[in-house]
Amino acid sequence: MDTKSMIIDTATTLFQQKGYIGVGLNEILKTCNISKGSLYHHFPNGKEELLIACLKSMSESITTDIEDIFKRYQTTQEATLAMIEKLIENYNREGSISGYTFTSIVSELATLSAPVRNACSYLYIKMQGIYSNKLVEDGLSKETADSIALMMTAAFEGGIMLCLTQKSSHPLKVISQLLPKLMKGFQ
Amino acid sequence: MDTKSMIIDTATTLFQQKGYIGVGLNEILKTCNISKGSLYHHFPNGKEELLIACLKSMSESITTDIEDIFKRYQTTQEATLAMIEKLIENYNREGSISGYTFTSIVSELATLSAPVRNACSYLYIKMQGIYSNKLVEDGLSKETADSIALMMTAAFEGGIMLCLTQKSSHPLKVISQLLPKLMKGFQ
DNA sequence: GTCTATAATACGATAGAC
DNA sequence: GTCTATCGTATTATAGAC
Repeated sequence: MDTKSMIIDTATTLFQQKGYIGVGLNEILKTCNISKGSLYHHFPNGKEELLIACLKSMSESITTDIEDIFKRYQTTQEATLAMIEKLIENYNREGSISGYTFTSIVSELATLSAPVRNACSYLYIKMQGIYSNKLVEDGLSKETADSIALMMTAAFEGGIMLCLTQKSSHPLKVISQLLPKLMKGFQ
Repeated sequence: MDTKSMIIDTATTLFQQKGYIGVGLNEILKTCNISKGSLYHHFPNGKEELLIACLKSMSESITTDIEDIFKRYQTTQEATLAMIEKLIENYNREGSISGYTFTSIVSELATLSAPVRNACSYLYIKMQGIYSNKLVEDGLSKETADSIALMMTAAFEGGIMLCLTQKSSHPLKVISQLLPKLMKGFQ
């Protein structure tokens, strides 16, 4: 694998663990076993350019992951339950939820840096689109599907935050039980 | 007002705007027009001790604010709509949502610092309690009320995140339209 | 393309005078 | 209780050799 990709992969993991401001360039360089000159050769605009590359890489893996799940199951309800179950399994195994959200990485920057905010917005809209399309397949109108998909995106994001602060997967479990009832109300 | 309270108030505003790691001690000192020695006299353990004091102060103002709203309206549905409307008005006026959430302040620390995580957890549980009590008053069972209250807390938290990244109050509006339907499904 | 050396600055924290 | 001066140590970024 080329150096640039290796830097992105390593930095992504570190950013997920400690957040953007929580990880210094030196830590990234040490983990990658490269020098400062090499990093600035690949990312002339420094740390923020590297972050954007990491967010883009994460966006792709998260959305293809969710898309796969939503293709594998017939209804939104089944797919949603499977997705949350995967999140909970991930939480039980690793003790934290690192994928499926940017919040813990960039929330402190989201209000300051426009490129970062755009990367967040892009991911949320992409996720929402996957949910909405499936709900339309289920027979809901485009408008209703969009609303529920937005609610799902918000509930997941908030649910992950609750799990992280309470050190428990219980919030996501409760949400997975309630979301189907919300969908049924429209069918 | 005494110096200590003034420091807490000023630091709270700065943390809300730029996040914990985004605000340096020097910026706080300059805004307060005090010296380093004064700050460390009131907060011997430095920046993190100051943050905890700010979170505690915010917790109190947020929960009394929500409690007031929930006392003023008869049903959870009305109170919820009023609360979200207030959030949206606040967003339209100031262009951002600074109250009602810690996420944008401490999410990068929530996984690292136990005292910070506890402060977050405390606020979420307090909010959830307010919602749950009102839902029990509405006639729901304790168990159902707890579940819906958790869902509300998560949806608000996620909804705020969506509003901030998309620079729009639309997500919270949609959530305020959907939450009543979720409650009705149980009545 | 990668390295070393270095710059310039900001950080949190401490010591001691008043 | 507040001040000034200072200490280490981080930070991001750059220059120039190879």
